Amino acid sequence: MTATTHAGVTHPGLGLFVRKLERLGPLADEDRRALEALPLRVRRVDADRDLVREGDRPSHCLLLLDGFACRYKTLEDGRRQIVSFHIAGDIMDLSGLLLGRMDHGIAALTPVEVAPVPSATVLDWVERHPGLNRLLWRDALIDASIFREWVLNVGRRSARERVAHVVCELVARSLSAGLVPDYRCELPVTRADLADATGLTVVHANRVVQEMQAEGLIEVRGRTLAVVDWRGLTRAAGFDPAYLHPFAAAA
Amino acid sequence: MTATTHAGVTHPGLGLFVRKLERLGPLADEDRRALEALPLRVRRVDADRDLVREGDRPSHCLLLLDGFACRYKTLEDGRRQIVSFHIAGDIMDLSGLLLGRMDHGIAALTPVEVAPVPSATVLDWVERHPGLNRLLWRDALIDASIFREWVLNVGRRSARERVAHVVCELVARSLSAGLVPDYRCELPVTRADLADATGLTVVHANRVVQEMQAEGLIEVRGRTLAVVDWRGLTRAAGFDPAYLHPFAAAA
DNA sequence: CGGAATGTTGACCACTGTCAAGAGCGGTGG
DNA sequence: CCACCGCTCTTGACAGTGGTCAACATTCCG
Repeated sequence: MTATTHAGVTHPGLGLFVRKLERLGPLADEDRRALEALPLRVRRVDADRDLVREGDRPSHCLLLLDGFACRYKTLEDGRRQIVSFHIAGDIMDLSGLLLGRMDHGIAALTPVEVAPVPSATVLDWVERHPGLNRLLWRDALIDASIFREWVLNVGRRSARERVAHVVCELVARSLSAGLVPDYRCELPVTRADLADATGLTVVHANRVVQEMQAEGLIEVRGRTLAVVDWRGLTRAAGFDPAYLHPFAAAA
Repeated sequence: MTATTHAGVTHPGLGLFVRKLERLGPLADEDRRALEALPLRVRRVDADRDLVREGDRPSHCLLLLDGFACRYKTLEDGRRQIVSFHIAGDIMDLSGLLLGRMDHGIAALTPVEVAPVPSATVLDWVERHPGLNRLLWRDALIDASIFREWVLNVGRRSARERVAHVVCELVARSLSAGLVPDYRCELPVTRADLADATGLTVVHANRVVQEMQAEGLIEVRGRTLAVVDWRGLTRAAGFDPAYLHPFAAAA
């Protein structure tokens, strides 16, 4: 099974999205109702499949209801770079919608549930709901801030710092979204994902992971990574969550 | 002289900004008037000075009227990464405005002229001018697209490709903004800037520049770089302007 | 004219990539 | 339930791109 569609009434993922926006500023009742009125058509997709392909001209954007996804870009010869991770509650391709053409692909890292949000709905949010417009602006600008941090990460940090930083970000975001109970959570990233996110090779990404495991910072569990020593990890990464903006809790 | 302020009526830089937005979609007369009504207070700043500092809580955002600027981030120990370049006609820190806190700095690469746009004005554009809102959304999303390309650039391209790519982008953007007559234009980037934009050291960035000059792709002229062989340069970079979105002319 | 910042070059080094082989794991079918 | 197959992960040996250090040449300005 690659993708099933079934009519849904409401989905906890929608609540995550609403709460995410609420963390960015006050949400009027009327605006909340507009969001909750969204008719959810849930699509399930297996891990490692594309949700959207580079070059697509999407007619809707995707709300990630459950699971993990990433955006990536590739070069002619196959070199691949993950440019961001996404967790439940994220909307993922406003850009494709307003710019017409996807300049990157989106792939599922785990089995995911996504809901397509029609173009018209997004435009309605942005043009007829100033409150939502404002919150979506903030969301998009935070997205951009994260990209900037990634440019820094990949451009100026060592392999070790990069890996640690990517892990820290994912944990901090999951935590602030309320998706996990504490820092000792599991992350569904393979070595290959880690390599593509950090601009390293799989082999070297793995060396770093082994080393950090030996030091007791993280623990490898199959396709999964768990944080063991959060403080140590943030120190190894030079992680400062300020770039995530919504007063990201961390310590 | 570090920064002078003088009341201006109108400035060609404002026209560049308006034309930039027009390239992103139709601009209603009323919206154009709203833009042109902007009371310009021009501020001149020398090369290599900060326009905005990381951590600032800006009360206005900056319209770059003339010259070149960049946004950058730094690590504790001083490692520095340029995350984008800006040319006349760009607005540069919507993010600081809507998010409250600058997660990056902005510096002048050449002597520049900037105009502070008050927070209230930007909010007016975004909340009371749906047409402008739409165009500014596109502009912000293109910004984000460029960041993604930079993550790819720094993460997966070789030193040579990176340098070439950064140069190609700057030329393509200058050209599409009508700032330069053709591809054989001058770019005001020092080796240090190039290094910080590509995640290389000054020494290695310089090696690459020398090599590309020897091959007749570019020409070094003091603090300045000029493109000699555009096609060759785009080939060396693997440059595809699709990520710049507004049907960026190139060939 | 002089001093400082920037650019240039060379020698050497190391972080990360490449290649390759083997181990572990999970899924599938007999 | 077991055997097999394919993927991902691991590890080691070796290579190379790009970093470091250091000296010297320029250019830019005051």
